[in-house]
Amino acid sequence: MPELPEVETVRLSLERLILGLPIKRYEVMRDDFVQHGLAHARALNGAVIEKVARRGKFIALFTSIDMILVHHLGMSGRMLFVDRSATLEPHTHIRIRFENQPLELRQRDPRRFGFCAIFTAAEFDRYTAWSQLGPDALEISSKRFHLALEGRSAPLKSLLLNQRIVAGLGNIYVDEGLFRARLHPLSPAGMLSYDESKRLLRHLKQVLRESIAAGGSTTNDFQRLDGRLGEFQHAHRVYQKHGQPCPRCRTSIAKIVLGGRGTHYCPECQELHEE
DNA sequence: ATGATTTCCTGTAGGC
DNA sequence: TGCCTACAGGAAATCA
Repeated sequence: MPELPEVETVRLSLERLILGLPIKRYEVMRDDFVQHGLAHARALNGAVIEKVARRGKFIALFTSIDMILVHHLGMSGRMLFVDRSATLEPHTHIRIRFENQPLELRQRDPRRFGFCAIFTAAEFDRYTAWSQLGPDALEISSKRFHLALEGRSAPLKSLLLNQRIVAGLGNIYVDEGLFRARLHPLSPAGMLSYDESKRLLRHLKQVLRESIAAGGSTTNDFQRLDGRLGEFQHAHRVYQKHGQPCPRCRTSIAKIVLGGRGTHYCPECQELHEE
């Protein structure tokens, strides 16, 4: 499940591989995978990729014409940069071919929770999924972070997963960050002191940075553009480690369901804030 | 406005 | 061993 570190891993590769390349053909293999702007696809010929941006888990490719490409990897999404003649794997929904370039960019997504979208600049300005995103988890200040949690009664984990509060965190890194900060996922978010929210943000940013350095986590599907897997799954301390001993105190890691998400934590190290 | 719940989708882990 | 069910979850929609 691509979260901020996996998406950033993809962004870094895209920047290295397709920046400056003119699009030769934007091929849609499955129309309903295009969330917006299907009709713009043909207008992309000749557009040069000028900027590869990321906000939260969204990637935006800004081009030399009045067109912006948005990609989201959802749960099982993968971007691959492979030879045009390479076997077309199942669930490949988008192929982007470039001028004078034997490799093409493909987006695969068996579960189709991901999508792509094509916007003019004016349309992009009205794209609320992007504009209403909170600050990126790596960028947000501790002051603003604390303000976002203040007065909220929802479980800490639920707010951290809310992309309008802070963008980029998903199930893996919320569980890992809460464990490192020794905070309970069910604690009401508003009960954190400033010191606690500062500590939490510091650990969240730290685990995100470590994962980016490791090329992200491959739990099921994630691949890098060249097909390599991420390495950070080996450094997970609680995510999907239920029943195993806590690396800090040896207590058995617990698993509960919170908002439909598997939630892993140490019942000993991560104390619940009482009302 | 907030918080909780449901929906989408398919590969596969795990149980019998 | 092999089949079948249940589970995995990001984000938008829906409901209280």
